[in-house]
Amino acid sequence: MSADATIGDRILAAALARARASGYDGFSFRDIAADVGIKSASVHYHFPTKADLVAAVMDRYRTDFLAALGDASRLTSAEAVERLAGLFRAAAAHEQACLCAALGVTASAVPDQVRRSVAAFAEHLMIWLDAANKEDGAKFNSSVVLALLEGALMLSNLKGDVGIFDEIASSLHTK
Amino acid sequence: MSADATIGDRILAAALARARASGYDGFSFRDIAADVGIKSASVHYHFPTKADLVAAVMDRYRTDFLAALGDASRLTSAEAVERLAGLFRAAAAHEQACLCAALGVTASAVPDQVRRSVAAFAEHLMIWLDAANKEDGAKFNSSVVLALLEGALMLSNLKGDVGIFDEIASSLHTK
DNA sequence: GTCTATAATTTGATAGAC
DNA sequence: GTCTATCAAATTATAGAC
Repeated sequence: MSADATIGDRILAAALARARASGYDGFSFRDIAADVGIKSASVHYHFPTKADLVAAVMDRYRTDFLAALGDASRLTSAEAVERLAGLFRAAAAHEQACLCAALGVTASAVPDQVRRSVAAFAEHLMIWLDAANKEDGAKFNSSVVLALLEGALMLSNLKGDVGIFDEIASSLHTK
Repeated sequence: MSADATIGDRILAAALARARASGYDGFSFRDIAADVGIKSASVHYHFPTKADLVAAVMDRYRTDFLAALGDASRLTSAEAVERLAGLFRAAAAHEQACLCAALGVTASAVPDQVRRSVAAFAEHLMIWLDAANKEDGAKFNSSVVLALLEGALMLSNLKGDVGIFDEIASSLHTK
């Protein structure tokens, strides 16, 4: 986030950090307002409801995540897995959850708008993996890779030890 | 839960269902009270604070889960993985989250008492897996198995399709 | 042990001034 | 676009009657 990010951007960034740490019900409009340095009524001006806000956060998270992954078709299967695992490892190193997991574990309890956005993230990540997978034969199952990384990040953060993530993720090398 | 379960048992059962569906911040003492048919002040009589209640729920979840798994030393590695996967699949079939994941993704945001109880669940499950693993050589890494099942359950519930769980879990057969 | 009542705070959301 | 002010409801938790 650049220094002259718009207020909308700064709200999304604050909400992202809060939602990753605490889930859908774990933060308030006033929390976000305080983080950004405005009042909660101003947050409502940009995002009328909490469902609007969190769905927008998830949409941006997906876009940014896919941008960081880059073009899958230029990668081998092993390189794609390696790159995806790298992004998850960075989260583990900062003891941050994946937003997909933070919202996805309570999928039945969040507004439909949010649930659809979370499901789209998982869907797009598997599409990205499959795009790389086509190039050199079906070396792995994309849903298996994603499940392993989501589980590894959760357990790593729970224990507070990125070594747990590394131990689990290393199994991806010998699949 | 039997028909003549104590009030404490019924509170724990209601809180378990709520916490699995919505996470730590997604339910209230009044929700639990309404589920059980009492008043919120009575819930506080049995469990003074929310941290007390949720930690007790997690402790019982661990105990019940390990009881359902049974004696690990009588199982081969493959049988142990199969049995553990079966319990996770039952949750997926009912679109229920694992309480470990529901509370673990927000590990940094729950009271320490709760976080420790959640971490103990993961720890004991890996110990159980390792107990079976000793009998016939190190066939698998217990943290890899647990991470895969936690991720598979989350993604399966997110999509609302137990077939997702089965697809991911089938990778455990050919490890 | 369960209740009524309530305290003290927080929640998502809105009205209207500037 | 941001603010003050406010609403109606919900939150965790406690005091005290029964």
